[in-house]
Amino acid sequence: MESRIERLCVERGLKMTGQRRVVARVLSDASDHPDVEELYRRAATLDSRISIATVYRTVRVFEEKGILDRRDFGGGRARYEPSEHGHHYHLIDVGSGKVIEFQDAEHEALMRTIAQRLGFELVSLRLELFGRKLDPVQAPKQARARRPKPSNHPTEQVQA
Amino acid sequence: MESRIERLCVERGLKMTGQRRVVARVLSDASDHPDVEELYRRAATLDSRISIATVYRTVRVFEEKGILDRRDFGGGRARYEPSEHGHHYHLIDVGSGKVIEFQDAEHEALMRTIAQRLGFELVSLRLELFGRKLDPVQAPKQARARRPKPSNHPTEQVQA
DNA sequence: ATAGGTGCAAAGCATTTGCCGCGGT
DNA sequence: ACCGCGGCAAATGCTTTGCACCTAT
Repeated sequence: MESRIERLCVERGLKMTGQRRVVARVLSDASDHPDVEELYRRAATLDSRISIATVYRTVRVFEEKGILDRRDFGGGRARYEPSEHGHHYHLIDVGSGKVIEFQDAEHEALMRTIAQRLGFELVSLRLELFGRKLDPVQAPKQARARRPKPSNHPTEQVQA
Repeated sequence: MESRIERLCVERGLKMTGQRRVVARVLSDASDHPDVEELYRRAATLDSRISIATVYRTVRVFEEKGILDRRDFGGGRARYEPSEHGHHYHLIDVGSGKVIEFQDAEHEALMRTIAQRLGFELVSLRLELFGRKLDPVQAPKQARARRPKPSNHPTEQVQA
């Protein structure tokens, strides 16, 4: 069946190849923020004759067409999520690397005001919180690498 | 003369070599957010027998000692500024790449509250605004590269 | 038919690191 | 003297690209 993102591709006049269909499906099904490696892994299980270069090219095209948003949570690799996913920000759990999404209606308006006060029209903004889970019982204290690369975990959806 | 940052190095027990002294001086004198290339360029004018690998090693050490803060403004290269520079955020002019600093006292408290509501202790946060200069006269419309790499410009200090 | 997509391997960039001689303390 | 530091070049990790072939439209 045609995935949600495949539909968007067609709308925007992209040539639909087998590989793009697979990546579109993987993205449509994802509820997290996978990096290219991860997309490639998931795509390969659906169709093993896809190369990682194609995944790189595909996310770039999708991003240029406004279908995907690229995120940089620090850790050196870009991560992706579908654009039409509502306005939200991210909180990264520094312990586990999990990403929690949250919303804050007032925030963007506030930032727009600040930008204006500085003489700028707000084009976009980046807001990420890094937090440690408040121990409900007892947070396991784990050794920390010097430059932790947040891993890829399912994303929780939360209203703040 | 001993630069401000050199003093910090000594306080924190770093072995002071000629190269470190040079990097410390460059950083003490900087009022912007240079990347490693730029630090290297500036350092080389003071002492040409320094290698870029040393600059990389030095900023890493300084960062670990809490002397420097690393910033990622998007564009693939890390940029640095002295830590004891007061709490502030950054607005990047998407037209020119210039970085404007601003403060907002309430903001961090607000984010702390949000994190807590989600069950997290706020460890750090990243906030960057990207804006286009509001035309006082007429903003020059320039062609945009696909993945613009913000260049390195003197930083303006502003109160928002 | 043909513009554009794909695979593969090589190239690119920013950054790190192994090795080994050198220089602070 | 000793341990850490610096230079150089090679290695790394993510991402892009040249080239030759293939395929949606």
